Amino acid sequence: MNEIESSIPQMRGPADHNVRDQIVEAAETHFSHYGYEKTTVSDLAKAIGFSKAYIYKFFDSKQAIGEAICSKTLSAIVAAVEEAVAGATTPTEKFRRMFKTLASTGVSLFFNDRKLYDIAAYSAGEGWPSAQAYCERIRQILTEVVREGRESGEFERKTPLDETVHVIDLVMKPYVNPLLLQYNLDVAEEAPVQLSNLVLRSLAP
Amino acid sequence: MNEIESSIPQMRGPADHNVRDQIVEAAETHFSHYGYEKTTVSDLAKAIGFSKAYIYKFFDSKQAIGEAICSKTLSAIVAAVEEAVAGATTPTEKFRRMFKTLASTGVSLFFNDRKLYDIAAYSAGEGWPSAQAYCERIRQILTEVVREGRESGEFERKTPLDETVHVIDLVMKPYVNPLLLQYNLDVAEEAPVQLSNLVLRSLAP
DNA sequence: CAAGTGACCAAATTAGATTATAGTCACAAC
DNA sequence: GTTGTGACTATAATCTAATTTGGTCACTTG
Repeated sequence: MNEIESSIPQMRGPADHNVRDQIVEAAETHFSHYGYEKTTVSDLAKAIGFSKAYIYKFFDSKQAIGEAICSKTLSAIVAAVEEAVAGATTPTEKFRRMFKTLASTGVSLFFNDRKLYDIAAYSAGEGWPSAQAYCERIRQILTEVVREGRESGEFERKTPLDETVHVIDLVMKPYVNPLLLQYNLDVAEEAPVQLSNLVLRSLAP
Repeated sequence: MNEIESSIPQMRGPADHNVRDQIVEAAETHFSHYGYEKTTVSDLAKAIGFSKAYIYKFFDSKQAIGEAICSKTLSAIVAAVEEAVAGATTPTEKFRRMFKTLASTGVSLFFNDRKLYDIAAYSAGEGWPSAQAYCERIRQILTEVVREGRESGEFERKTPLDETVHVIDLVMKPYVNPLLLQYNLDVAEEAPVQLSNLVLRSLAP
């Protein structure tokens, strides 16, 4: 399970420090139990047996801790997607699984870890780096799948790659972005299948 | 400009009554100036020179008035779409204009009549009949365009009509539904063009 | 110098008391 | 029967004071 340590969200002190990990760990359990807003920085401090002030030696703000947790949460989705893509042989199948996994993992997060989902949705709404990095990573994976499909002759090559990826990104957006996904829960299981068909038809050479 | 008098949202008294129209008129100006929440039923009563109680002879609730205004607002979008579709010759062009008009009218509502937009968004979020009827009407128009395209041989005919319409509906949803549109404002002008291309490619016979 | 904290402040949040509002009803005027 | 209302209630919105909370900093301790 690889983290999104991307873009180094505001943090202080040594990057690898036992206490930093303790904070993140405590934050993960507290946030998922009581939610981001209901847990105070003092709660986290108490949980690891330090003073509140010490927390701020490692994180710039409470939001920075939130972003760290958000990154962890979203990187779990990314990991699931990467696994799904790796488990498929053809680019067509990779795309199908990518889209389906993306949506179903998101839905599952919504129902099984609502509090963490809410952080992700808020993060996406506020344009936090953690959410941006996530979207960017999804786009990278998509780009790789499309490129592979082009190279294997499965997908058309006339349209510029960026353009193709961008429009597919638009199609997937309502199921990728946690802020939007919550409004599409009713179709989130079936839509990826149908939309994959549509996209793949448009991708035919 | 044809109203969506559909599904008869909760109302009382004679359907066509001068006072009813006065209420709707007052509500339209008040809601668009001060917003739905900030205007009270008493405000509307005062505006038309009757008592608050009399309002309830014509509408079941404040929400019913809100739905009436929402229907009017959304039917303006429908009218714009119908006009755009009527102004095009080929089904392909009809679809392009339909999608583009839908999005740009919605965006324009957001920026020029924010208070009314908010009612529409709220309506969509709560699943009010006014918003449902709107979505249903859009789907009808889309169905007609697709059917015409199939009959003229411009679009493929293998896939069941319902299925095709449903998946295109999914693609347009983020720009049709006011609740979702507000999160897609940044791409709402360009996306319809690109997504139309994608949809039309997938619709090729 | 590295690890750690209590005391402090401004801004946000809560809780509780108060007011405003949606909605009803019995009743009057015509 | 139709048109219309003032008086009423329960609930939701709003205001205010008191409390919490995010965040900083000077200061120990080893």
